[in-house]
Amino acid sequence: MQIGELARSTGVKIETIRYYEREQLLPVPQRTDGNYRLYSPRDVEQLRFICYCRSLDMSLEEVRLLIEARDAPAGSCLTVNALLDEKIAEVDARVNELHKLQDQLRQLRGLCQQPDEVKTCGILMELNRSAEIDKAQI
Amino acid sequence: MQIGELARSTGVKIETIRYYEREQLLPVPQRTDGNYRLYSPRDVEQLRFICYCRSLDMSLEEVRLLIEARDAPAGSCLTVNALLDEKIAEVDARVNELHKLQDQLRQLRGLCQQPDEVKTCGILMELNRSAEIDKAQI
DNA sequence: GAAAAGCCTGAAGTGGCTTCAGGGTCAAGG
DNA sequence: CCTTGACCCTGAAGCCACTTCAGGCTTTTC
Repeated sequence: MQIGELARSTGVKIETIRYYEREQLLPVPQRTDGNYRLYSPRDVEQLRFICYCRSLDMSLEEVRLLIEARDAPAGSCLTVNALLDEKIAEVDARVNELHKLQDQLRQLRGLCQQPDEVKTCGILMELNRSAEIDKAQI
Repeated sequence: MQIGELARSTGVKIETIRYYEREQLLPVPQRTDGNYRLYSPRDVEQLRFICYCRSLDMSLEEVRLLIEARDAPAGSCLTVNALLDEKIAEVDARVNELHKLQDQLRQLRGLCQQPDEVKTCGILMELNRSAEIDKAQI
């Protein structure tokens, strides 16, 4: 299977596949006489594994760790648990941040319902005012 | 006011201040005889404005737009409204994504309560299985 | 007069790719 | 046999928002 077919069958761009190879997330593939990469079904699985981990917001470094853990024949999965716990905490924290951000943005947006002149725009006035307040706080 | 004091009074790193200058978000400051940057209270405000926008998850490009709008003496604030609406939509979408992610991560984490051997770890089994399923779907 | 604190510049590194320039390979059609 | 087009190759640079680094100048303090 050449790189184009692998790309089509996984939805991963060719350039990204080559990038993963450079980053050693995918093994160095065989080559044809014409120097084209040749992939095995094993490689397809590995790439899907990477994709799934990425869809769970793992960094490539974390994916590397998971691959390592998976391939360790009798290692403990403590690392895997720790990694997931950390990731869950990260996502929770980010969600909280974004909720606050939603409130702030909606409140700000409410300050200018009608398109008006900049100098009387509630949003810009508030942006300037908030900068002032930040100053007072420090 | 030298760059160090500006940094201390805003909580922005010196390097970041210089970066904002290169990116033309801050005006080119005056210099002392010894070639040190000299900032005015106006510059402090501008930097705070940038910080506040960044805290609302605006990109530097968006901050640039806001500064432009703010400084246009009689422009309309339609741009500002549009920018905020877009940002709100972005944040909402991201929050939805992260909620789904939270579910997935927690479910995955539930598969391995006790640290065990990798080969029987529910998490790794599930990660491999999910990769398989993705394959079937395409 | 020497050390320490503060400042300067330009370049490179971060992550996770994407894009680009400039090629080589291979099958099908004329 | 030659050309066209699809496919593939490499290495380098670009993206964002910074951060870090190397190497050197200025100012203050003892």
